[in-house]
Amino acid sequence: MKRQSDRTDLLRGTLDLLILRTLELRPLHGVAIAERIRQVTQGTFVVQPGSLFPALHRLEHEAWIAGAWTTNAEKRRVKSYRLTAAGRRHLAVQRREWDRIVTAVAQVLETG
Amino acid sequence: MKRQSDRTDLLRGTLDLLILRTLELRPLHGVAIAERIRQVTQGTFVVQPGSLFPALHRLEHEAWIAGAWTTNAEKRRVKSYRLTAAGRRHLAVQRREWDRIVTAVAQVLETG
DNA sequence: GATTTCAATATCGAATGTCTATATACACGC
DNA sequence: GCGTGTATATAGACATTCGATATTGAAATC
Repeated sequence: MKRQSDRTDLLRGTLDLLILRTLELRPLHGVAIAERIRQVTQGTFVVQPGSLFPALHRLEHEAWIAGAWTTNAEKRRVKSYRLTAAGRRHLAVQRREWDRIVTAVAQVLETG
Repeated sequence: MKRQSDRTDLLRGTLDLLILRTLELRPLHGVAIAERIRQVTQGTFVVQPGSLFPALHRLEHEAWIAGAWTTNAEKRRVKSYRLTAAGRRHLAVQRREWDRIVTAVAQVLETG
């Protein structure tokens, strides 16, 4: 994942969370997932193909998402991913974990 | 950095931010920095030596912190680190970046 | 029906950061 | 001087992300 106009990698590992959450709303194919993340974050997160596809394969391998070849509106061959039941449970775990992290960082930033 | 009872690395790269912020309050030596982070986050962040020292060297190399050998209360030889002026500026940047990330993730998690 | 075009998917190598585990340095008590 | 305990340091392994490039397949054009 890449963040607009920044290179110092303050963040890593949230990509899975973002993808799972995006698929929770509705099934999408790879490029559409990245596009939606870019739009929703107003360009803060720009997921590169080199990050996106390895992540999708990883999540599929963990059986948190399931991919199926289909065609999009333009009749192009795309691999549509949907969240599995296990993925939904994992998303809940990741959400809690993220909240925990944000809280902990806030404690460090604000305590003193 | 390691998070209590979790292995899935939802986060990476915030260690610098946490260290800089901790040193903003007052100079501390390595182990004391880790100890304070552990306490303030109530055990959520446990910084291992193998993460801590490479991070300190990295930050020192960037001239964001400056280390000086001294002795602690128990007369032990410790390397005390303080935040430099450049480090203070960098901390401000990192803080804004962190806020930006938290906002962006929240947008993904809550938009739908 | 061959070729071009284009978006979607896929892969590769490099760089980085963190982990576990182990090693070194030094002060103190004995 | 030898063990003990704490602080600092290092080594090797591993995972994730990036930039760049390759592959695939359908449609369009000729």
